[in-house]
Amino acid sequence: MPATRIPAKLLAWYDVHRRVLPWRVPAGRRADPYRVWLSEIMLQQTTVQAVAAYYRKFLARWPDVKALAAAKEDDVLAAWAGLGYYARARNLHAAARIVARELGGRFPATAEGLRTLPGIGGYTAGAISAIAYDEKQAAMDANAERVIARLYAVTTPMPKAKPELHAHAQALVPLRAGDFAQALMDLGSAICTPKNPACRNCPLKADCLAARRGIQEQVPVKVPRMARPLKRGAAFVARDRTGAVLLVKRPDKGLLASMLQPPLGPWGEKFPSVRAALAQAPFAAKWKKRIGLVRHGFTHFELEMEVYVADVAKRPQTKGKWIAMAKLGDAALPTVMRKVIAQGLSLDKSGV
DNA sequence: AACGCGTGGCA
DNA sequence: TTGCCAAGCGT
Repeated sequence: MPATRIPAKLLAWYDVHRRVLPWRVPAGRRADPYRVWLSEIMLQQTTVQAVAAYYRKFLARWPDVKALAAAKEDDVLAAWAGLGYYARARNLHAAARIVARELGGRFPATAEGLRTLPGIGGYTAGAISAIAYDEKQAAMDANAERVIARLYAVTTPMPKAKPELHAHAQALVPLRAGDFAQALMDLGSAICTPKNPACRNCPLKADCLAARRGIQEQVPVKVPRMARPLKRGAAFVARDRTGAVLLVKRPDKGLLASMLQPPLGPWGEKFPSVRAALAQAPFAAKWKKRIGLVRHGFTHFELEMEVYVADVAKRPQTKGKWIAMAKLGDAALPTVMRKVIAQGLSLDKSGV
């Protein structure tokens, strides 16, 4: 079976079916490396749907790498709040400063050079260099890996199969490297989906070994994930007379690094008793436990929190900052902490 | 080389 | 409701 026609078929399909996305330029136009970079960082493990609004917001506020480098890290984190994987925001800011201050405001033009910037790994380096500079690089995200694994019926389990898949893809990269990378992703997103792939509409059906053998749904081979453990704890929403809420900053490493939250107790197997919870509270007050709880799923564990609320006439001497209700929307609050505050204030999440 | 790291949409 | 999954990276 001649594999040489695969890129041509895929590109022909892409020219007709390519998605219009905020970070994509019309066919034949030169992409701005800053915009490609910004979009690719946001798109890491994140859906197009979720990214679009954040991308527009960032681009309007920080239109080039110099502007982003001049921003305060806390402002970048606040703008990123809700998008998840917050290390990306800190790496984004750090990389912007390196590009602006050490590289004269220009991104490296090769995958190898891009790879040295924080937050840019193998996939993102390949994607930026292909899309913005037309370097002949494969960009192996989960979509590309799935498409290639099926085309060649690679049954080696993931992630062991990654080098093999990359080699197959790299051998296919045509002159239009950027379009090829994006075409693989669009195909994986629209046709070659994880479940119920639309092989009937696939431009590569005749070339697909997995489809020929009827094993397309079993490829790529993945090992089942472990069940996520459940953790429980108490959260403390303190409110002053103006409605301002007490927030503290998380440590700069680990879960939700450098983000804001109401004071929390430690997480364990069980909820603390009311007596134990009061001992965890940031200060003594008439804490009242709200009915119900906040549930939130993280990548590797589930969290349930009971929310305690206190109204204080005078702000007690305690660690943290009191943030006015009107400013909560712009604060560096991750989604789980917005749920906690909403529960504490008995608000809809949209109110925070 | 596994594991830690968010969130929301979907079946 | 629950589990699965997404344009991965850093350590």
